[in-house]
Amino acid sequence: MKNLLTTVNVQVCEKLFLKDPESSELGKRIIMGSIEQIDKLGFEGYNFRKLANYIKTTEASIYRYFESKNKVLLYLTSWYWSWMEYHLVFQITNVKSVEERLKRAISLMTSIVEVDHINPHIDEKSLQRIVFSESMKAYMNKEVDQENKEGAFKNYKQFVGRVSEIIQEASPNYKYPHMLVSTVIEGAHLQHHFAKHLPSLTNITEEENTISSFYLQVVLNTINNQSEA
Amino acid sequence: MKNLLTTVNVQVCEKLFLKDPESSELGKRIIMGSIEQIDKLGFEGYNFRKLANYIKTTEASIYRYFESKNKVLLYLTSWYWSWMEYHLVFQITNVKSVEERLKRAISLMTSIVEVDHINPHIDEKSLQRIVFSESMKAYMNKEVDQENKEGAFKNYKQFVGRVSEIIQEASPNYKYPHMLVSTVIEGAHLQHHFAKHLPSLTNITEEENTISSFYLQVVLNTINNQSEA
DNA sequence: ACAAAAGCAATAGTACTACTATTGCAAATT
DNA sequence: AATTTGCAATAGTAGTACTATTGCTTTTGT
Repeated sequence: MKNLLTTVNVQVCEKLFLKDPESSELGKRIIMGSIEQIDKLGFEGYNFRKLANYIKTTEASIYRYFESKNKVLLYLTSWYWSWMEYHLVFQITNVKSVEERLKRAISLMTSIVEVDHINPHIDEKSLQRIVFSESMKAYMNKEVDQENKEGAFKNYKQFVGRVSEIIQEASPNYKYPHMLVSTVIEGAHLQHHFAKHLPSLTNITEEENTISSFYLQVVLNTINNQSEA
Repeated sequence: MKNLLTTVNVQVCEKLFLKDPESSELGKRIIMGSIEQIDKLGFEGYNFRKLANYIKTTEASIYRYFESKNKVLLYLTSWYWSWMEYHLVFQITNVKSVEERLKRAISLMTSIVEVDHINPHIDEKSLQRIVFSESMKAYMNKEVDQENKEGAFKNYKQFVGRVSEIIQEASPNYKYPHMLVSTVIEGAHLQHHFAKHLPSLTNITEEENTISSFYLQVVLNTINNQSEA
């Protein structure tokens, strides 16, 4: 397993881009600039003209790398989930207690990330804000089936699958591990958003990590006590 | 309470429209046509030109009623939550057992609606599909604070508040009722979407009401067993 | 070493979407 | 009967997503 850690790297499906943005300077500027602009303007406010101006290139050059701005969002979210899986594997390796592994996974899914600079052109905190606020737009649309065929959600599904395995190990009879994991992930994203903009839909208190505590309690009680279904 | 039932009607904040669509034939056609078009084309594919053509009027006439297509979405979701509150009140009135009231509320939040035609120009099943798939786009954007000030989410917050009160009654010490309710609502919407398009993120089985059973179990175990937080 | 080929970004566009300014007509009011 | 008010229709503009073509630079084969 340890060997994996050094070799596993962030891998994004090739169908999401026309030319790999990791393969050139301009490509990296497109990624870095897109993260900054989407974070600042929102996905609706972000477009290739503003981006081109921002990173001092042209729209047409950007279209050499990405077919559309939607593909950029899919690329960024895939990158995020690949990076998250890397962290998950790293954090649970050599931890024998399944409860502890589960707690770490929930914490990872529900907390604000710590920055590490695996790739210097990616600001992980900005990227996480984008995933929290914009990623659902990547699959809540009429193109979802086509995008799914092209592997756009492979990394996300793989991450959900890994956490589901931990749940299955912790509670072998539990019937809905994938539903529980996707509920926690998307719920946590939403709660972070509500905490900022619609606080009456949450119960955020003074204490740190309210969201993590909440979901930790939800998961542990749900899988350990299936009598009331 | 019974008296409320006959008088409470679907009430949408006046700031969401320029002219009340209930006040004229054209207004009702705008609502009916918007529901059909958004359901069919998705919110991105929906626009006022197609709508105008569809309901045999002009774009400019539609702009007399709604400032933008975003406001139409806000209007429709507000209408939905107002209508849902009406149903909630109706279903829990005179039910003494708090467990039973909570079960009915969870069922209401997580199931496909039964059609009733309170307003003949609104197809509730289509509207629910829209709320499931598109409503999050109404608050996951940079205008959320402004829209919130204008009361765009009042009906939603009020519905969440009502269900939270039931939870508080069922479990007076539980600390996160609003988080739990918004998690269930948005989670259920997402699971319905995943069931259709990304089934590997769910565990939908042959049995009916998997989603309702799942969230019922989550809620009951979470509020009755707070030891593990 | 040098010509051919391939890959790159820049320019200049098109098609379409969201939204607005203005006008003419009809109903209501005085 | 004249004036006001409210309605929808016409004809636009600004801005967004995306494309076709060109010219320059780097790589490749002999």
